[in-house]
Amino acid sequence: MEQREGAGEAAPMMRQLDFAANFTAAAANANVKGNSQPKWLEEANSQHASAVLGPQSAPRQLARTKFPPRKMVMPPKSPHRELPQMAEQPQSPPVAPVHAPKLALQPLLKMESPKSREHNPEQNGGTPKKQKQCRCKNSRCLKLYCECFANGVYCDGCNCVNCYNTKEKEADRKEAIGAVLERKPDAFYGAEQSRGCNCKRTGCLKKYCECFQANIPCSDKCKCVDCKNFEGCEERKARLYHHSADSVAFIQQANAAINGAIGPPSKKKVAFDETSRGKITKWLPESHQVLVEYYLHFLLFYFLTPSTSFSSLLLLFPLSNLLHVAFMKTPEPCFSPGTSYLPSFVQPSKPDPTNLGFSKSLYRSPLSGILRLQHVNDFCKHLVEVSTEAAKTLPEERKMINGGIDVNRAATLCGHYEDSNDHQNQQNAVEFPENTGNRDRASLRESDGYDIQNGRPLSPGTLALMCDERDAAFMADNAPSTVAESDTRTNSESASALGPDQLYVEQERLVLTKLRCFLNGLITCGSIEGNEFNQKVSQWTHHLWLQFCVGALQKREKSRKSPRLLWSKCVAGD
DNA sequence: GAGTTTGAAACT
DNA sequence: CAGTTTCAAACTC
Repeated sequence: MEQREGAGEAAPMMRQLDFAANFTAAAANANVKGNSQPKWLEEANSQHASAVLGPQSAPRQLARTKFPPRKMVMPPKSPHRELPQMAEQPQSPPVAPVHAPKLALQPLLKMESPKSREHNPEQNGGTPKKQKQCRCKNSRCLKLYCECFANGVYCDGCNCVNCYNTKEKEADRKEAIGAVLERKPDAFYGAEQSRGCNCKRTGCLKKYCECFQANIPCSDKCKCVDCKNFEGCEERKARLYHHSADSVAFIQQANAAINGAIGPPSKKKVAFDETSRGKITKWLPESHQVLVEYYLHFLLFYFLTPSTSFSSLLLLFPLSNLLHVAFMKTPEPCFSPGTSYLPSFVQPSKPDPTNLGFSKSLYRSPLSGILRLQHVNDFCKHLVEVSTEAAKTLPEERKMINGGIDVNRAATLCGHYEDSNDHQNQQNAVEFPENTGNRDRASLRESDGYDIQNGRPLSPGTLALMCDERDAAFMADNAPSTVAESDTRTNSESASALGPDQLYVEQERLVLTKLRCFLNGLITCGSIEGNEFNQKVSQWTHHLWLQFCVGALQKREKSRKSPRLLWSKCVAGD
């Protein structure tokens, strides 16, 4: 509408209240929780305090808004809503010299808001993505009803009417902001953590629910009725999965693939994003793509959904299956897909649960002659190791920073990351299969549920037990030394005291780094050979990684809490 | 795309 | 603070 800024490409991305400029200072100052308010908020308040409360041409509704003397009540929170990691990452340097953590963490210092990214169609891994457009009619986009306003961005290309949430109407905006802050000092940040929802009819499993929409379980602060938005609720998992995949069509497609509804692989490309990837994907059989997409998203779901326990079991199965589907001769996954290994909500509802939609005779990965079962297995368990170690190390690090001084132990844990050759090892695993997993193979295999003798996985039950054990140990390790709480919500809260966001970010980053190394190895592998077949392999691998990153970015955008710069770094570093 | 439902925000 | 109204998004058809 009238909101378009002409002043350069950065202009539309600029957040109201000079967020971008001031957040640097805010981040720099935000050393501890309960830090003072961000500068942009101070500015807003001071603007508000000095605002001329004139008769203005404001329509009736705005005129009704009261502007009493500003109270200097500062919300005792860090600005999670804006950039969850901004306030925390800088002051918590990784204790463990993990692989390239600083590379990945540094971009977090750049000022970029979730919304500003959405404004920029060139980001998101090249997939254009529009900012969500409001359609306000009566609020002039100066109430929290307006999503743009509530998120601290100018309306840009919205379908709103009589919009005042623009740079041109800055004075009005700031007045409105002041009014909002007066009523709700935390209105512009940390909202989803400070308030609870009040849902009555939706079971907190629809986007009406703020908690659900923010991808966080309901808490004690909520006053909801019949809440199903809690850890461990199957219904929630199902809803979250749908929510995060952000596409019913995608789910249906994936399910169709699983159910065998797609039929023989065709050379048709699948319409995920025709613009940027068509060239790469056109030769891929459709059903393969669907499956790969499916598993990538499935995997992402577990990567990105905050949960108290980062289950290595849940990570291992989909990842292993993904890699098998993507790279191995199928069907020979180490975990039989479609069976009870998959959570019920992604299992095929009807037909033969073991039929994944690709025919044994039809499906053959381009890499089927290159990769071997053992490589994928080793790689999967290695990722699980990385993730588990990160899960252990980060809380330790936090304890140290918080004054619990168990330095020796932390140093010991750090040692796990000192294998700076992992990257190379990983590539060797691809290029020189015989070298794979030389170190501690026996112990690793045992701990990760592989039968050393025949290279096959242990039974699911055994594996599950082992993984549960590991997770339980992890939780016990990191729980406050008081009581082992049984309530999932309470657990969730105690975990959040240790900074689960950061924990998952770090886990995620490590695992993704490994995954990328692996894929890069494949790309290199294909490139070196130079023939058409291997070039396709290389392309496919590259495509896979792109898809992975793009999917991650898209999901990130959906979850306001989640850090997104990591992903852009992943893509950029590709 | 229109109409309905929903729950937060705004208001009394 | 409770109750009501307004609002815009989510959802359904």
